[in-house]
Amino acid sequence: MKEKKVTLSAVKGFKDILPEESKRRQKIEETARNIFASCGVEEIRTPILEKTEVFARGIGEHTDIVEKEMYTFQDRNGQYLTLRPEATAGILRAVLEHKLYNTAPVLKLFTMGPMFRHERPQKGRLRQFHQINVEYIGSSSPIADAEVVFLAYEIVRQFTDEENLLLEMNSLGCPECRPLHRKDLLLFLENNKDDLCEDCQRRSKVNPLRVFDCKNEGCQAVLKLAPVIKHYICPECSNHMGKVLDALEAFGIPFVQNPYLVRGLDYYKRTTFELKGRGLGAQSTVAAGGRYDGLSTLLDGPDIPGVGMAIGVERLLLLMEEQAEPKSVDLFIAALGSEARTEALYWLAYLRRQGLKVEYSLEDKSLKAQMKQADKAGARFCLIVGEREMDEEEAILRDMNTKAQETLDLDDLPEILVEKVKSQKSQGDE
RNA sequence: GUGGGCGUAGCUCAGUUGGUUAGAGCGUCGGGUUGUGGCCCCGGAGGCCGAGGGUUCAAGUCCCUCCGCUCACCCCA
Repeated sequence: MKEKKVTLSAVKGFKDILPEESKRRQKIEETARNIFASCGVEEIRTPILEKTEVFARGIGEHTDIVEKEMYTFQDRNGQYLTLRPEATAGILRAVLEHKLYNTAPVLKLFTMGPMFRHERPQKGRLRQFHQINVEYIGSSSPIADAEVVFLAYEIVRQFTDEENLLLEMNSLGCPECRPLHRKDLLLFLENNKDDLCEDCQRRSKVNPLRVFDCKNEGCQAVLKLAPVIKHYICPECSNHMGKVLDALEAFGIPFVQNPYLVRGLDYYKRTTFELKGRGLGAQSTVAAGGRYDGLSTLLDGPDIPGVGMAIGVERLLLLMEEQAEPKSVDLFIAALGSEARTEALYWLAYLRRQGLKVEYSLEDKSLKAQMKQADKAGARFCLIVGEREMDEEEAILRDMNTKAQETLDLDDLPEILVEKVKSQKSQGDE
């Protein structure tokens, strides 16, 4: 048998996050954490794996996600488990399991991490993707809705021009008023069935609100006459929506109303929103969310209201302009000969423990090669110490910008280096 | 799940109507300076041309199949 050399690759739709991208993600995460801290939102981390039931009941049995996109399998005991396709259901499960709703009137939680959906990958869509999620659990106040939108907008706008963003708001109504609209809409769609495309005829049965997303011009023409949720919404829902929008204005967040905005998951009611960005390809939504007051009871919990949102990290990455930050280190130690190289290790450890960024060649290379390495590392200073210097009990400190060199005594060398670097840094800050 | 586009060096890509040993730029390593970086000059390493089959005297180039990537549809962050 001839053996084939097959290089291993990552699973389709699963991506390695290489150091450069990892840095950009860290920046996003750090920014988000700061904003959460200022809003009193605390982190919760739930497992990546849940019993399938959690999602099947939470998201809705007949949604696309549950029907055909979940990574579901049996473990060794035959239990059905699912890699989480979204965060809300798991977080709510945790809140119910630990009865966190008894610990405070309102829980303000965030989490960030990977989600999994078995879809065909394309721009801005992966099988393992990452979200930053926020859930406000226990409040039906419209201010809660507005705060959640605020958080999404505030985080995203740190990374792109606000001109590139469009916030769309809508209300889906509640179990009181939504059925009335649905009934009329179904009737309308049935009567105009012949003028709708195949997709829309199918949507009419599965998820009628989705027909409004259709790009077909013929359908759009028909749909202009279709009943709109807005006109069916009950006074309570209408009042709620009004207050959400008022709060957004008070927060200084620009938005437009989109009466056709629909969410894909079953559990949404009343407020729903999407934050869209330019240049994302077909998937323009960078963040989205809404209110899900009924979800808790679907998971056998008490009737607790909630509102939340998710930011798609990969989509946010697409919005960010790609500029890698130049590398920089405070000091590069170029040591020649075994005596100097050993001595350098003491300085290396000492200086790093002082918080300086110090690099050192792992290989015993020529001075020229080490200088090159120093340059590539973006070294501010380079300490040069070879046999000659060791004999004289001194070392050369080179300023990599000015090329100025000075000779330093080996006594107290580390302390002097710390001084030099720090004074240089404070000068640079001014 | 359905369609379109693309697979040549680590990266971005050339490669004529099929025709000798498959190229460039960048990156990487080394030399030019027996101990001093960037710019410049010189050189090295690095390719079963995605895989398999077919046509042909001859295939990176033409045909078929598969695989992978990618964009879009569906749907969604």
